[in-house]
Amino acid sequence: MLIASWNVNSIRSRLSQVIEWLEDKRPEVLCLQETKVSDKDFPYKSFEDIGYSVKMYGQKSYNGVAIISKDKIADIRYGFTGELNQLEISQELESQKRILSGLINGIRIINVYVPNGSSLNSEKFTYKINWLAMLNKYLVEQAKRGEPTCLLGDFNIALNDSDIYAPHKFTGSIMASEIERKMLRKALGSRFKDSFRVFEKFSGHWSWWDYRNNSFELNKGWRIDHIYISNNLLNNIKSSVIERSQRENNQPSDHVPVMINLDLLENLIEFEDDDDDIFNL
DNA sequence: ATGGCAGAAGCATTCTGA
Repeated sequence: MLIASWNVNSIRSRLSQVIEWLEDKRPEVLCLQETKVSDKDFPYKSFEDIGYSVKMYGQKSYNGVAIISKDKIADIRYGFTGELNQLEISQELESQKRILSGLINGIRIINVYVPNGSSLNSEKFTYKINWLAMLNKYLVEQAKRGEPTCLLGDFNIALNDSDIYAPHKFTGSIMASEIERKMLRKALGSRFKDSFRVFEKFSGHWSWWDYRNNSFELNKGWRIDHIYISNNLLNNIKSSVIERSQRENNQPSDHVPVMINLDLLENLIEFEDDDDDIFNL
């Protein structure tokens, strides 16, 4: 089962590239971020025409996430309120469409677009921290169901220095600061593994290159698009890749797709266990 | 300290992102 994530920076601008990539790789699931379109204007027919169904949680111009799937998407949860009591979530946090989850082939897919935060002294940074605190609550609540889980998307955080082309240049700055890393690590708890780091220990692998300053040509990138798998899927993961060549497209997104291969034939029985196993790992 | 590049909205230029 191939599961992918791609910040497309406007699905309408990127539509032909995304469709072409889907037809080439045929993943079971593709999570999109920054669709930048209201639900009614989402180009859902282009996906249905090639055998995918679409669940979207969008807004006009900004943000927006969508799950594209070959198989049925069940138990869809829109925003933080899809998982948490409405009373604990501010209107402000829920107004930006950044989180969408669904159950596909028994796997809980949680698609996130973490706020960028602009700079550490800005109001947007406060928003980012509040958003990550709510993500923590969300994941604690979601874990109670014991579902095998894939948490993926644009995290706008390089969790380690090895995820930045020149970490010394960005010590303490946005997407690299300790406070952001701490918030994300707390939200992940001990329940998730960064799938890419299961296979690759070294630096030099990026998922995003700034449009400016010839960053891609100079390979000045960051790895901020992540696929985390719950520990109970560790035996099933076969690969985790970054589709770097998509940055060579004409008018590319600044992000490229990332993708894992889960072999669900192995240890299927584990999924039928009660939820104790997630606490034992 | 700022802009650099790109997209949306909407028609000149501003806002936003990372």
